[in-house]
Amino acid sequence: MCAKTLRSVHEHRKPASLRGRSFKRPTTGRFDINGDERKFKKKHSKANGIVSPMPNGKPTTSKKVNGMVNGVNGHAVVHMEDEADTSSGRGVATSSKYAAIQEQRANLPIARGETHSTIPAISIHDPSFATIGKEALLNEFREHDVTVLLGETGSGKTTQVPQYLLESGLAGEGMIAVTQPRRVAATSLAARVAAEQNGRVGSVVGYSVRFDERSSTDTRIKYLTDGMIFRELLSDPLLSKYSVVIVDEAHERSLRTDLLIANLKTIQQKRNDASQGKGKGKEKEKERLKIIIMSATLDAEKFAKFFPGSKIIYVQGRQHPVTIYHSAQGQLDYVDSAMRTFFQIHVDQPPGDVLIFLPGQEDIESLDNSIRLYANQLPPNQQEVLICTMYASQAPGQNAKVFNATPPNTRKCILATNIAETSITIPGVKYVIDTGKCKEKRYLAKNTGGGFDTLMTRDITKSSAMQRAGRAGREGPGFCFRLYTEESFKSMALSAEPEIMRSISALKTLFLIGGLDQSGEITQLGREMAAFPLEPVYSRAVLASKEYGCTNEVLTIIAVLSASSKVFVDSSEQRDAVAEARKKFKHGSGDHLTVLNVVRAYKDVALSENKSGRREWCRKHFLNERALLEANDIREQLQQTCERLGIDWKVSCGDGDEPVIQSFGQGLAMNTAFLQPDGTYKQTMGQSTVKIHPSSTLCDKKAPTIVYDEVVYTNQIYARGVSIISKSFLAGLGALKVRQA
DNA sequence: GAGCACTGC
Repeated sequence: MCAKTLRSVHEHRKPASLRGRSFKRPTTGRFDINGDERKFKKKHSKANGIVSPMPNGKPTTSKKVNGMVNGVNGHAVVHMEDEADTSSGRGVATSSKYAAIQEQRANLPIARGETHSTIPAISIHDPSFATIGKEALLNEFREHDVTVLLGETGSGKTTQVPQYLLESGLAGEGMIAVTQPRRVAATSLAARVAAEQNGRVGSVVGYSVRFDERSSTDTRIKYLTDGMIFRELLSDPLLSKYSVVIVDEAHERSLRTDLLIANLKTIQQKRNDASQGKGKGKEKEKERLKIIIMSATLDAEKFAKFFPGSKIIYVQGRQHPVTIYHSAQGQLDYVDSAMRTFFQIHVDQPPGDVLIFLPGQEDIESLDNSIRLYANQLPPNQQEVLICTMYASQAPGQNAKVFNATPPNTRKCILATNIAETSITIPGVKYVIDTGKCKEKRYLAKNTGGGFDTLMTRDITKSSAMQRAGRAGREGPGFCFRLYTEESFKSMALSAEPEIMRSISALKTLFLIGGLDQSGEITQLGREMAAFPLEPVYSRAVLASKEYGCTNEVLTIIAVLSASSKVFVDSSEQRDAVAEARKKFKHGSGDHLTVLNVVRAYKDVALSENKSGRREWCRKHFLNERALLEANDIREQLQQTCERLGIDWKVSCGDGDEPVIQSFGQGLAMNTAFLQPDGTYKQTMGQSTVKIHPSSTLCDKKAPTIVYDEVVYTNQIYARGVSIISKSFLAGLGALKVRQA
């Protein structure tokens, strides 16, 4: 019976080729899953370090990866980077605490001279590294305008290098900027470094992220998000208040980091040219700009090539050894394989939590069910299994459960998406199971039959696989089980294709909505659009709302759509209750005004209820309060932008829906479609046929003409965030269609 | 009638 139930769990999974696979229920007390297909090839059983791929494809073991074993003399491991303790930095440390912090600083690999230097364009894996210490590192910074600093997690480079530059006087009179791709990293790093400087955040060490800035005239080291430094570029194109700009996490190749690096090159040339012409000595130094690119070990030479004359320096990390196993044969059904591997660990291996990487929610739920089913049949003397799931659209409270301490005699099993790869560090993990899969959003070009975003399961990259394995070695020696062969690993791409290479399809949209003219120059409308911290299509909708007299409503809706997390929370267990709760907010015109109804209802509740009452109301209605609060912040920021541009944001259309939707139509002109006899929709500007996503309030409503926020191709091509738009509005787009042609 | 990785202003 159980086998049947399990099969049915898997039956609905894709791909279809996997259907019908069954799992034999164990007949003995011992859960023997060590069948033929489940033999792992163990690599370097006595290895002292991660098996790292060489550029030439030969795996090697790197012994020095292991900082603890090399002797940190019993000091607790201090993770100096993304997990820096935020709370410790809020106040001024006591003198004994300060002394302890300084001792920790001195013991970091970067301070102890575990750095290597090599000449540019030579592989960083070259064995002929010279070991240099802090002073030598500073000399390299002094002698080179651009330094590429490679370092593994835990090396302390992000916290220490800015302080070295400050303490040595190398930064001169100017400030040191350290850019980060994520907000939490910027704020927690500033807290940590402020504590190391025995000061408060906002004095010598500060940060700047959206909605939150802590800096003053005293501030010399500033951690900021790459988005914020772009805002600063608008008012100070040469970044003149900074003498050093450090770009951290450059290997992630985010759109903004890439653009920032490109801009920095130009800025440096301009500033260094200017400094040649005038002044001497100190004055000259003040003008010059130093750039430090910090990156994980892959991709270094690309950055070095981009900056001729730059220097590559390598810093050891502090990571415990992780033994990596590859599956002997390829696995067709990675969910099934993950389950077998989990129980193999659970039965045979010493205590320690297990982290399983899966591509998405659907697989997580499926594996959750399977493990639950079989965990109940384990003999009573076995440890309990506690399953935690973690993915972006899950309620925040549910996600937070992974941080709870594991109860006694229990093994925690965490089923997570990429969310656990970089953003979040989960304590207690000793074993990692890596399915080798992830989901990636990718723009499918028109000439290949697309013209829209796709979200597909695909193989991860080598650098992703390394990152996942590393998650097992944060607190002690760990193990990583890869559900793919070593050959598959070798054939993986080195690292993700830079975002800039797979996302930009925006030029035509900008032209269509009037942000650019025919020669590609920015228009007056485009300039106003750029003032808003929004996607251009939504900036356009705000500007249109001025004409339609509904700025108030449009700002509210856009603020919610722009929040980082979704307002509607998923719960597969309470599906009916979710549907029932959604009904209350439903607006006949579609999803945009439904969002407005949610915000209005929340505001009503906020008038009569206290904090816990509001929270309870959100929980009951399956709404994410954090998203609503963030939307409120965004709304206030948008109001300020409106005021700067002389737009009256108080103008309201009351209960009217038509003006609101038409405002969106101006921005989302590309995303309009009309009903065809077979019930699908044909795009007005594009050849594709789309369906309304089942999560939409308009699903199955057969609205004649629609406007939507986005198209995503999963199993079918779906339009999401859909509202009914008038036929006459669509007819009015005829002129745009001509422009498009 | 299906299910959605991660960021940023």
